[in-house]
Amino acid sequence: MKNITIKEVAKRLNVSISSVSRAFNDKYDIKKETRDLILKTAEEMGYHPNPIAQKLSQKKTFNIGVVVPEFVTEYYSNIIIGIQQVFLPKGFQVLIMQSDDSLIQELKNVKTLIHNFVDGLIICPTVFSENIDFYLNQVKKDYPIVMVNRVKRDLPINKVIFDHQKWSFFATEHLIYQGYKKIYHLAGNDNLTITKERIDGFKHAMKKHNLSNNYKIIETGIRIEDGIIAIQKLKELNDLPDAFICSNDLVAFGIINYLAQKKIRVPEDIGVVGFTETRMAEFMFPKLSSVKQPSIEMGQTSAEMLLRVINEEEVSLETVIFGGTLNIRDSSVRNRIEPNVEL
Amino acid sequence: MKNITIKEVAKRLNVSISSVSRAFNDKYDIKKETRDLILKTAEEMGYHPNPIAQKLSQKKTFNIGVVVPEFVTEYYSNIIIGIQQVFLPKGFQVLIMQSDDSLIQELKNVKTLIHNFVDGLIICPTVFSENIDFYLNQVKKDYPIVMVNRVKRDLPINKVIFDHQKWSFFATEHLIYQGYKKIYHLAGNDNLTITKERIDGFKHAMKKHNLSNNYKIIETGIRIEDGIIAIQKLKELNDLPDAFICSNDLVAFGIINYLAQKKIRVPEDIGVVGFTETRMAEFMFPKLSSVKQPSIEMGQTSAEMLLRVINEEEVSLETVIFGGTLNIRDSSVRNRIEPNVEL
DNA sequence: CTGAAAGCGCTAACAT
DNA sequence: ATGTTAGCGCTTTCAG
Repeated sequence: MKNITIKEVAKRLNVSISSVSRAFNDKYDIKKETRDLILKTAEEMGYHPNPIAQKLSQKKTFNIGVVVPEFVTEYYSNIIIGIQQVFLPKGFQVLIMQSDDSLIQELKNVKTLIHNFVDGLIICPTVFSENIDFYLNQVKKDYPIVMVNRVKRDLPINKVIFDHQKWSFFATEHLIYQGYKKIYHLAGNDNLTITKERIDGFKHAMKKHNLSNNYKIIETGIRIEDGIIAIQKLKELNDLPDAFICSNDLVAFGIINYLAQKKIRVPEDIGVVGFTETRMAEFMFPKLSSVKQPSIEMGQTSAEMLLRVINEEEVSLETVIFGGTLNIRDSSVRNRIEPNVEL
Repeated sequence: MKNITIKEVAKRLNVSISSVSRAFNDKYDIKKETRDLILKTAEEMGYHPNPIAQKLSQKKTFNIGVVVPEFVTEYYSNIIIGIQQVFLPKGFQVLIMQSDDSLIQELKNVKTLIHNFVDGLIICPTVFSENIDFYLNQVKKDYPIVMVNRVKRDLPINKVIFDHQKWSFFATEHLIYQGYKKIYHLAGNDNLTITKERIDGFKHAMKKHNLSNNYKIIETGIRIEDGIIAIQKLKELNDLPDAFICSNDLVAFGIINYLAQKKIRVPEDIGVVGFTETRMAEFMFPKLSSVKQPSIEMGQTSAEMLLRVINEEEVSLETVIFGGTLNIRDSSVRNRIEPNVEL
């Protein structure tokens, strides 16, 4: 597994190694013919510049680090895909680590990546937490960091987020337009800012339509079983609402399946809306209405932002807030005529 | 973002840089006290060895490359998780690339990784193909490669595979024991060796139970829609079987949902079994019987194998064949008494 | 336009 | 047990 080096190429052509280097970087003065000859010969010899050596002398690693809570759900996989789409063509390598939804692991990952001298970091935090202080501190030291998703709107850090409040509002209002009046919000983890934002949007919509006394907010979780547990409890208490707006599609899936077993009809008896749409939505029975987040685009945008931060001289502070799409399907439609959702 | 170097640590303590290096690698002779002092001071100064420089002088990159067809399904995400569990603690970085189910992209990815001098490669090929020749050639040049999943059993390369034939056989036999007689196999892509192996197992079971004239094998695909399209066609032809054994859980999900819409009961009228179990199986209605592959373990094993290949002097040729679990749930059970599946 | 040479931060022989 | 020094393969300044 011996590799050809710049020296060997130089020797073969009786030129200096600088010339070979120039040929490969072509930002330096070099005669066109010699460059072409060098490139051709190098090609023949199967030479490729050793990226490790390049990195050492350039003082840049051309590695960027990505930390996500997990990547077994589509959402973060898509974010990673978006990030790679931007960075790989630019010659950057993308090191991916997962925190397993653990704050401690997240901090470990970030530190590992920093010690490996990545040129920058994209962090999808597991929850809003004291880790943030560490990240802010790094930013103060000019370490390029972009955060994605679960980040407070007003945090002074470069970030890409989704407008949870607005789209929670839209989803709720959609249910109201469909004639559902008693609506329960099965919310995610209380510690998450996105949970709070969604609750705000939900309450706002209920209030706007004078249904403030007609709702409940139940901290539920984000797994299928969480949805099932929540609705079981409600059923036992004989406290089923007209409609559910769920923390995600998995929870909605749990609800729909439970209701099917109990022979309660969706959407006739109870309406259901998911969030952070997954491919499953389209294929449930009934098909699930859900809020789609442009996850790949969010990944791309965060990558472009990081690239800017890495290359820029002055410090900037950007926040990009994405909107999404409310995909109305069967699980929440019993009234075909509804005012258009204003986007 | 200036980093502290070994030199600065050395100067501060009036020792040589070799001593500092020794302290950090502690395989060299060094007095315990000086080592501790150096480590302590380094810690205070916030020094970490620059991995790029280490790599350059050690002629090893401590990077390994992983190429998967995609990672939006759980299967490959889990394989990646398993790989990381082995490599990260050993100080290796895991570079992940996806081929988007394209042979061309796969080859590109592999070449990119090789040119980046990864110490070894784990390839989950998209289909069996002419790329294989390239890989075999690399192996001949002593390039450490391990292949996972879609690989021919007898290919002379290090590999980790699943015994598709056997578990397809078990799944089929299970359906037969449940009294289903006319069984259709909705198979994956014809080009895949795993498809052929599963077909073999399927046929074998049907033959063993004298049902050789009672089956069909239909190339279907691996997405939910593929399942729906396939069953729609069968329904139009009025050619529904007693049971389906599907290429994966997504296809099975499509089948179950279609049948629900048509008010055809599962498992009473038609039985359904999936493959490569996903978390969804547990939560479908009815719950889906499926063959679980130990994907995380397969990832770990491939990583350990690669580590061995990287470190070993002599060339070895290993193949690990994994078995799985047939998780029998509701979608295929109408007869509670069934001979135990022999494992 | 090209070559020589310093240096990136570290490891590992080789001295002492 | 510790220091000196020659690389690792490349980029980039400086001479010419």
